Amino acid sequence: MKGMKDLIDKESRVPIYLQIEELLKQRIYLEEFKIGENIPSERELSEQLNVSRMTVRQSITNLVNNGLLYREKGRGTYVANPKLEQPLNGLTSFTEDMRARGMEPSSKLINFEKIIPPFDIGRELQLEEDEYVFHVIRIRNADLKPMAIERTYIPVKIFPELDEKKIMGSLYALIEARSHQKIGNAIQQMEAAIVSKEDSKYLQISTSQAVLIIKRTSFLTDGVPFELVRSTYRADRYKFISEIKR
Amino acid sequence: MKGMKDLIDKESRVPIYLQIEELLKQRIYLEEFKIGENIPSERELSEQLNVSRMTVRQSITNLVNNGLLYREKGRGTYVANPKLEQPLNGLTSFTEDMRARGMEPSSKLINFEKIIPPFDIGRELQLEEDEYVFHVIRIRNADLKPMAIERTYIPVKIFPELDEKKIMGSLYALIEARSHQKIGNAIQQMEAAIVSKEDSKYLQISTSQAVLIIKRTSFLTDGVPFELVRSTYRADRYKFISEIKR
DNA sequence: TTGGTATAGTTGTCTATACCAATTATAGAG
DNA sequence: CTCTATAATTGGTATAGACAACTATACCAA
Repeated sequence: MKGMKDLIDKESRVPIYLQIEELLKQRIYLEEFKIGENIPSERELSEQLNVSRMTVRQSITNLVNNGLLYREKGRGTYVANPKLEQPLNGLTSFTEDMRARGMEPSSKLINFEKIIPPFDIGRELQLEEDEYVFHVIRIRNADLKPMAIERTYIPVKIFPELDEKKIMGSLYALIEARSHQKIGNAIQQMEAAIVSKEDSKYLQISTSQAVLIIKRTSFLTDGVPFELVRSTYRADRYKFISEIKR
Repeated sequence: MKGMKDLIDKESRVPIYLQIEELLKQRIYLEEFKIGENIPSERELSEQLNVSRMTVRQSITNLVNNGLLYREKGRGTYVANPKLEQPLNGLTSFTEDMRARGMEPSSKLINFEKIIPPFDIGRELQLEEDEYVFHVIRIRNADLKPMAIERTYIPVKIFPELDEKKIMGSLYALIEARSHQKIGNAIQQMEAAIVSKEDSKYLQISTSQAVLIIKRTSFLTDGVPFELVRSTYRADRYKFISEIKR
């Protein structure tokens, strides 16, 4: 295993622990490290790569948190079994979601207006009584057929200059730049229902069909909510996949 | 702030970094540290508590991962906004879930048998062609009224001595002891549907009502699947809540 | 007022070392 | 051969210190 340390560039602007993560991920993917087998010990890796053990440990900790590895005290660190279906957890946008499912997304803007939100929406967005929100309604298509109808609420104070054009692009980058905050966590609620008469037209399904309703509230890293999306999916076309991590 | 270091017991069997986590969580909860304000810097805390900075860092990193704090390079570490509704993410059992919702859970065993699973179930559990699974059907009540019908599949090889009595207790502890592995992550699929004729009886709802179907596959830390649960919830009583973490 | 610079304080990364706790390998006794 | 005590190996916890990257402020000069 000579020359292993050449794999790490200590002068690089990318942190060593990230380089090590990439290295390990590659070797797992190439099945150099096989499922269920243990990878080299932390001490071994630190010698081979000529970095300190604590740095190797940081890399491994991240991969353990990502579910690629698991540790057993006194035994070693092992490659975990890959999941059959990749969870679509991290995804937030309809576009990403559909692409990951191998379908071509498209959208049609139905409505864009500035309103005082319904009470429950205002409460979830932690707004004052008389605060305005943008209300956006869009039909979301996958492979040109309706998949969902999406109603989005964004506080005006978060992004006052929002308009019909900006809404079509990548909002998140704009919001991050404007608020000097990054997009943080989100909370989702999911329920089943019978489609409403109005939505059945938009979704092009008959009444008395089932729909999956997903309500997602997204937060900036400081915990301020900046978006609430209520999506109504055709149950015959859409299944939601997520992962529970321990 | 004299005597701060007495808050940490270095002789304790519980790691210092966990003690610090508790300390910080308490102070956040008691609003000694207010939302949006920065907590003392890592160096300050390490001096006050008489521990090394890296140990303080480990504690804070965990709280950041849990969403209680967020860091900004060059500025400090801040208290995040608490979420309005606590996600029920970590929960796996119906019992826990209902208790967390303030309802009283109960169950009725409908069926317990050993079968060769349907193809798709066997595939998800990564079984060979002729491998048996236990098949358990239970009605799940909340406050004495039907909430869901739950169909569970457990590979016989994972837990051969499973029987109708053991299924009522805490399976997970038994499985962990028997497999020398801990319970790891899980993958969930969620979809909406119209209730089947059979399930409508169990759930005591009329036909053509909506139900939320949750299919969860659970894995041991080494990635081996050990359980598949297919739950059909009454849409009029149940809403699923989860969190997306970044 | 504007722009630059020095400075102090913050988190981010990294090293080197030490000891603890759990597990496994090994040598030796019977 | 089996059992047992010991040693070696592994991940877990903790320390001390160093430098980098970034932020906020104060101050000075144009």
